[in-house]
Amino acid sequence: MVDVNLLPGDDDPFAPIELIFYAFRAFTAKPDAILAERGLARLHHRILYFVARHPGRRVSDLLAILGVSKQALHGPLKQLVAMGLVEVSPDPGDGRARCLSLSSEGAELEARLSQTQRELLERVFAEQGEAAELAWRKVMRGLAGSAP
Amino acid sequence: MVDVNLLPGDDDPFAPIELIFYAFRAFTAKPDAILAERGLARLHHRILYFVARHPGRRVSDLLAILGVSKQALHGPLKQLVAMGLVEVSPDPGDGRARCLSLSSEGAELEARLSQTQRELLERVFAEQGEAAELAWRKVMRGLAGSAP
DNA sequence: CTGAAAAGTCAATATGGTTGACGTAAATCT
DNA sequence: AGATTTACGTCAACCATATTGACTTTTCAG
Repeated sequence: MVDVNLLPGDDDPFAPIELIFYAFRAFTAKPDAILAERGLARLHHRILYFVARHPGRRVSDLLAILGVSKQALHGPLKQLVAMGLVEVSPDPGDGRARCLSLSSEGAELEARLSQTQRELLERVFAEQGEAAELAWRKVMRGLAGSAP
Repeated sequence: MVDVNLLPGDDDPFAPIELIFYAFRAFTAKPDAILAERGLARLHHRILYFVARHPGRRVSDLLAILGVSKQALHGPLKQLVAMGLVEVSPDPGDGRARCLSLSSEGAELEARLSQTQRELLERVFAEQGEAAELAWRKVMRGLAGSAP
């Protein structure tokens, strides 16, 4: 657990920088732990997450959105396929392309991972109220929109 | 630049998970680029940031808050000291401990790095209003408070 | 004086990423 | 039809960053 005394207060102009760091850590901690039990890492999570949200998309789409080299993707993706979590099928329109989808076990694991994150968010949103949730989203969208 | 069409909308219950990911990326991109020019990485940034905010703290404090092994810290810290960005002085009370502080050049670099992050935040806060800023902080503190 | 603590350092190792080169199958162009 | 391009897979070399383990020096505390 983080030493709360080292967290910045509302009056601290530097605070948001630390807040983002700690929030991100808190947010990834539980899924990381679940993944680690099966020898998986954060990239596996991102693959599962992307495939869950965009079933039927191609490997190249995954590559583009993850921003890694195909060699870096290859290992983890192969692993997930070998584990039966991700399924690969040729694109009916273009035989070169491979379309990705989750098996039922893959969907189950993905749901477990995302669930822990949604629970954390829901708890905080419930504490702070719906207006805070909407404001938070707006700010986060503003930040995300200037992503490189 | 991230494909904005792949960013989630306000109606998307999964959205916050992606928002955090992209916001974090956007947030670290510029400092990372500045650091890369001098052959430095994110850990150097965290060191500079911590030392800037907690001048005079010991190496062990830095170790504890960064959550890395002392061997992992050793290289980057040594580098920063060699570059004249971080200064080391023995603790007046305990001769074993080394206290860390920034040189003026170190403070300058740290300010530049943090500045880009504050600018990004200020821009978004200015767009969304002060109420949104306060709400955002509350939510982020809620998340950060459950950090492991 | 002895033992414990703070810090520095070397070494071996693991992981996760990179780029480069190459192969294969399928689509597309001329 | 034949040539070129695209999508994907894979091997290899490499590099950065982290780990654990072991050891040393200095200094504090009993």
